[in-house]
Amino acid sequence: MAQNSAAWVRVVDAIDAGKSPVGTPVTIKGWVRTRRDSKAEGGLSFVAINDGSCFDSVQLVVKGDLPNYASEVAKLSSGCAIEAQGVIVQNPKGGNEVSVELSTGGAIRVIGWVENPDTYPIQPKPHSFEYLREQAHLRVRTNTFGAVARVRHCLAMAIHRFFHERGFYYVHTPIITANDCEGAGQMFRVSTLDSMRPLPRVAKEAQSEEARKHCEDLAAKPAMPPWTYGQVDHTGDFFGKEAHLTVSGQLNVETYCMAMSRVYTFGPTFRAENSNTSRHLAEFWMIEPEIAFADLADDAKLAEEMLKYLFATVLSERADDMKFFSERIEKTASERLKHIIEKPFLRLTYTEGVKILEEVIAKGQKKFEYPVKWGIDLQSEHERFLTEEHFKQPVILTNYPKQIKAFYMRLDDGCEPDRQTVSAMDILVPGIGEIIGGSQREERLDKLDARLEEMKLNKADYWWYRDLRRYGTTPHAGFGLGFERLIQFVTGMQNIRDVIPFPRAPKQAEF
RNA sequence: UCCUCGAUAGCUCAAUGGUAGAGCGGCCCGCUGUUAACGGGCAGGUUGUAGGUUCGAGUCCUACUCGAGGAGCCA
Repeated sequence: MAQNSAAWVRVVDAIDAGKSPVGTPVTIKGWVRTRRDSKAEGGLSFVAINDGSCFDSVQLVVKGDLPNYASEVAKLSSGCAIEAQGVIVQNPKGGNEVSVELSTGGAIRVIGWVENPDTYPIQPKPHSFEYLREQAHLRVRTNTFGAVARVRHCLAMAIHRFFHERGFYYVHTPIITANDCEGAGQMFRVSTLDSMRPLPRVAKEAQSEEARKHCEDLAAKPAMPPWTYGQVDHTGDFFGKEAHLTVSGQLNVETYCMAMSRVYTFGPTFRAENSNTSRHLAEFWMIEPEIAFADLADDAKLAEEMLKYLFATVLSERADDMKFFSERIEKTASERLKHIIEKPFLRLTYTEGVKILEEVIAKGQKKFEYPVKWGIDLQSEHERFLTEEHFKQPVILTNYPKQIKAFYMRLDDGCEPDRQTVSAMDILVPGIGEIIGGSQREERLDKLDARLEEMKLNKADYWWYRDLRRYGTTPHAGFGLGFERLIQFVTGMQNIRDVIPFPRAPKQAEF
């Protein structure tokens, strides 16, 4: 058999009896997971090799008659990159499992050795996620992170497919923004000014009152050199004004929605908040669809259909990885997704949610650290109670008080004067809390302007956003889905830093 | 940023203020068509950093750095 010309097959195809029946000559390339030796039959080694194409590794059965058996095969350790040529065989005891047998005529070639097996960071034993986070360049070689990477890919593809099949257009909204109007949240500055030299300062009389006060406070500190005084002049900066990394593509994607009807963005988003939690990143990916001629109910329906589509896809396409997550990470991972797909999401207004919380508190069934009162935002503990304990399923909370929501959310019609609400929704899921936040947008210019004024925002800064309401405005709605939170929910991974290849968080940008 | 806890061998963790240990991993030997392999042996340490208390500090005190869980902010 001309094994030297055997086709290179990925492990996923090598272990698939339909594609590689017993007797098929194959070439396998990948990285060694484990090696076990036997002295039987004059030397025999079992080498598990993985190439990331699926969860499972394929076992090479390497016989002692290979010319480099003693010199190389017997010295293989975890992490070595190798190429092997052999024939698919049935495992004697292994049920449906197959191996690739390498004996006379077969070959094994070491492509890359591990220079010191004792200090190779990924040892064939359980490692803590905290430790692996410090080895982010190597951690994808483990079962868990390989599985996360494949699920992440599967979900990303499924998101594009879901929207594409429904006539949505994928819009690339900008990463850099010079709008100072994307809403609350600390932003990262983008600048070409030379921070090693004194930065240019604007004239004192040209400074805003807020900036002047801030600078005076700074200059009052004893160690402050005088040239640091005053507001920075960005007219000489790359964009001629202050620029930042985007915190949301929503405002931009609304413009495309007002011409293409159904659009979505899927891209990186940045928050400079000093958040140190298992649910926050400084750089994360967000999916933001926007639909025209639509209201909040349409928005909620879209979000529910999307989540169910994604869960069904990952269960069928990544059954191998989901089996692993259910066995080793979160016992209910697969069952929970199946359960969610079958039942309609519960819809509940904020007002009804508050009522339920007040009732359980009054009956003494549940104690919370923070008080519940109509008009104040729900705390994590309240949201978690509703979705995890009270309903035990995903909940869509809608129609929040306007004072706790963003300016662009549509004011509900027919509210009591002291209980005005907006057409906002949060989708809460067990274990994660808020996974989606969305709203119907305010399409009426007079109402939008009134909100801008109420929130002391500068109308001029929003000139192009307001233009959308002046030229052919329509009801429209959209939401934001945190991609990493979605992956957390699907896999059961506890920390968001373990579902993105190279997490960015305060004091964390090593890789 | 706030609260709580933590940092000791390659990894996970022990060690009353008094000579730093174990398991796993690594290497060597034995056994075995093995698959979380098994049995025996060997190597491996400036106890996160900088100070302080003490005859003596892994242990007590102070500051800092980094990490974890929770909170806030949110996706």
